[in-house]
Amino acid sequence: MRAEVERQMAVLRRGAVDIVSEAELRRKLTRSVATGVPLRVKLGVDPTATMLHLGFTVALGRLRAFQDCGHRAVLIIGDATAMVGDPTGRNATRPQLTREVVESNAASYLEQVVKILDPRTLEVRRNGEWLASLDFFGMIGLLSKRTLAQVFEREDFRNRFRDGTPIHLHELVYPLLQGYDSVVVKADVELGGTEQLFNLMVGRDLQSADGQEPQVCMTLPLLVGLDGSQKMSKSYGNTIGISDAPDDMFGKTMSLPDAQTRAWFTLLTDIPSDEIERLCTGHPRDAKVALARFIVARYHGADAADAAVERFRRVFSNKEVPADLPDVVVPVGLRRAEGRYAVLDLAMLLGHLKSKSDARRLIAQGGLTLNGTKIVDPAGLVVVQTGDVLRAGKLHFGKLVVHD
RNA sequence: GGCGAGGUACCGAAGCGGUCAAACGGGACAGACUGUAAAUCUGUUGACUUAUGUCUUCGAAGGUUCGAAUCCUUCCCUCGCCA
Repeated sequence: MRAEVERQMAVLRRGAVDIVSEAELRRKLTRSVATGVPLRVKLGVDPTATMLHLGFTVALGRLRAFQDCGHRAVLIIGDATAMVGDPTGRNATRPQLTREVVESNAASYLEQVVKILDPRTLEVRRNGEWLASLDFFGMIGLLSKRTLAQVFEREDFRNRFRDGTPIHLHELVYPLLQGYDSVVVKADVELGGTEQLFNLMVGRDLQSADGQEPQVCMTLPLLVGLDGSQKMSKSYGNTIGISDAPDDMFGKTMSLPDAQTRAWFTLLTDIPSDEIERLCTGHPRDAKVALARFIVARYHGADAADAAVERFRRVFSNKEVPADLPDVVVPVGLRRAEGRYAVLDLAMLLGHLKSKSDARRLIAQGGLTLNGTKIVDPAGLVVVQTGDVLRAGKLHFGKLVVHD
């Protein structure tokens, strides 16, 4: 039994930054193993976006690890708190979301979450269930549990106050609501990113005040995004979505700065640490290939992962034209005299350019090629036929489909 | 309620009557070099049927002027100090 507890400890705390406290966690695990009663492990996600990205999966993955150790995952969909907006890690107020947006986000979250969590031991709760019915008196009761001094224990509030950035009163409530969730679901453990420590600790306090055994708080490092410096976040545009296409997912992973490879291995995979060590001391490119393959395989299966590796080698390592290009239908209406087409019009068909001026710039900079030949004149007209390959920059390809 | 400061392009920040589509920095994008890494160098970064052209942008609306991001009026918003 002792061995089982230690095994779980080792798996569960991998890469964790804070565990408040390890002794309590061990005690809870020991009791669970002895009695067969699973721990209730809480993770809250606010449905503020539609796409889950790898940053979210760090905590989800850990939640899964708890499930694999026989515990129960309690996933809180913060439909109510999403409308408050977690101020954590922000130097500005979050935009408040509308009811409808939150609802549709929540639905798409759930669809994606099951790619990671085991539905058999998953309990999904929406905090609107209890927060929506928290009346004025309940709210006052909750507010009376915290002091201003406690609010200012938090660095970002201190900084914003000092810098004169507005702090809205409803933001102060957020941690209390999150903590209240823990009371309601009787969490044994709550997971979160490092920026969540403050909020998680509030849950402990509220549980104690309620006469419950306080939850263990475990924080995991924030996953650094593709820019290699900031945390992965939609607002920084440095994400990989778990619904991204296999090739896209693979390619993006390959563009991760080397320095982050080890962190990604630790946080996103369950590859044993000595194996990670071995990979990371080899050629950085090969390590990333292994990483990218793992990630793609997790969300799209091993076959898709192998195909992605293959394609990547062909297209980027050997600079060949990929075999499975998306078709780009050239509208007949674009045809000019003598069956020719303006290169600008064609470039726009690839779909990622903001404007024709944008396309013009791309061409002026030599970023547009037709069948591998650089197009140099932004005002040029060309004859194209079905099967011609148009490429913009490194990433955007299209196979033209021309109707006569 | 009183007084003061401020709202400029993705962000930060200059500009304070014409030479401003708006300096500079960051970011982003493209090219070279590479391993779709880092670093470095170069270029681009409002839109339009590329035009020494037109149109829209400097919180909003009006006004003064041959001409306004720049001056005036009103309004909206933010921040601070005092009450």
